[in-house]
Amino acid sequence: MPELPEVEIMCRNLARWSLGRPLCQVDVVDSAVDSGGVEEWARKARGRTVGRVWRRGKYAVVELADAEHSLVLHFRMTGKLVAADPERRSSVRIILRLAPEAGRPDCLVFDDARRLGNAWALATAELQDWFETSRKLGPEPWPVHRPAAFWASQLGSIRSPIKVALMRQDRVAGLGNIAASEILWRAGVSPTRQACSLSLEQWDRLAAAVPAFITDTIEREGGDEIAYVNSRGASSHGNPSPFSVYRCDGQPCPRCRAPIERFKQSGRSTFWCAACQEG
DNA sequence: TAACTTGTTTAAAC
DNA sequence: TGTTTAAACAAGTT
Repeated sequence: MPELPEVEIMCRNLARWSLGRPLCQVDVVDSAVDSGGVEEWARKARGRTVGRVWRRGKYAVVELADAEHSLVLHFRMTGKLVAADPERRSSVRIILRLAPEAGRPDCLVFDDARRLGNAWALATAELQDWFETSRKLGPEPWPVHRPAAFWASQLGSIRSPIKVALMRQDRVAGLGNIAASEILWRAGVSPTRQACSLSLEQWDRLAAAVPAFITDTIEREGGDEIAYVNSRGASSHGNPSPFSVYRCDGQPCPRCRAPIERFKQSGRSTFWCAACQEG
């Protein structure tokens, strides 16, 4: 499930693989991925050089050095951007073919098993406004450090549980269901607490937990292909779960050994330790 | 087979 | 009006 850390990794990989290289062809294999302008952009992209690659919330942006429009990707549940042979992938949606270069892959694939992801081609100059106005994204929680006052200001008026508030993309962009549970566990705050009821000390711990979680996750999952968690809670590379509470229900809390519990909030699974996350 | 998975959008409720 | 919740949706896995 690509949340902020995974999208950050994909952007870094994409830059590492493609920055400064001309595109020799772009194939929109599945036209349903196109939420606006992508097929036309693909026709014009031939010969253009990949410029800046950056992230906003859970979106990835690919700029071209000498084109007015950029490619914007959203991965939803199963989307990912990988360096791979498209023939060996079962659910290819877009292929970026680069001019061959020694030491770097020629093919970058937007692979998306459940085909829920989206792509847009948009004027680069209007992207910031598009994210803010059209996609209604709040400010970034990372890498700039956000103090307790920021969190209190963005979320402190919300009456929903803090777990639900953390996932509000219009208040803070990029945190999803996994991040929300993990951050609250690190901060020692109960997911059931109303966001508007948190103490200054709790906002402070939350402010510290967010960059800690994001940085740790990027370090742990960084690599050529994102080590997505599968349904068993173990990563796709066969490693044990990289998370402290997410999908760890029934297992002992890494901090206090009490069993991790699971329940639903707004239709989403929440994982937490009732013993050491204060209500 | 039905339940579960996610972020987003839309509709309904508060 | 603004806020919050619920349902629907995509489609594949368990």
